[in-house]
Amino acid sequence: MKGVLLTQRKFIYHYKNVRWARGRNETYLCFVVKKRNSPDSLSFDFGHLRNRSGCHVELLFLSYLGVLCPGFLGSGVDGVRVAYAITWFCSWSPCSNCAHRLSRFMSQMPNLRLRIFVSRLYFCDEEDSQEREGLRCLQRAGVQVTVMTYKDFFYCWQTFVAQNQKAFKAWDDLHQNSIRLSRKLQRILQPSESEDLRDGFALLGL
DNA sequence: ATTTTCAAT
Repeated sequence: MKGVLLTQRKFIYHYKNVRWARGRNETYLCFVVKKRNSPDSLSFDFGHLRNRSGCHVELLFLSYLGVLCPGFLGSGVDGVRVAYAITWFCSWSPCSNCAHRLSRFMSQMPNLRLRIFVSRLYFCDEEDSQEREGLRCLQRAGVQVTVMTYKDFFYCWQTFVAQNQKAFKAWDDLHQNSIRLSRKLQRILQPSESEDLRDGFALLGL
């Protein structure tokens, strides 16, 4: 799983942020794990994972965390807790169950920072979908969730794909789709105007 | 206009 680069074809197919992602019945997760042992010592690890049948890729990643982050669960050398920063790029945003599991996990791990970039939003069309609530739960747990933009696809191409010096070429509508999905995610994560008003009234004691 | 989704055949 580690050190193996994605093929160009697979990356493009699975990370394409098209509106109707027919046939993407798999999810890929490209990760970078940054480990800070001390203020002036840093190490990296990176790679990608794909979901297995019956196990979503996020939970698969959690199960590998002990391998990727030695000493993660315990304390580091000298009893000082090592700080980790994980960034991952997922072709789909997490399902409700994974989001809640991740949130709970993160709330127990103060030495871990997680940033999630997603290409497409998974089952977020319904206003009251569980997936939307799951994303808000992640946000409350301090996880940064962001829709991938051109620079993120570019970075992934450079980092996780066997690109053989071939430059990343954006597909049609990459930018427009990214903007549309970013706005959608913002609407999901931002408290609604009426909630703002309610909070405002509550503050004023009204 | 409508289309999909960490499958199930």
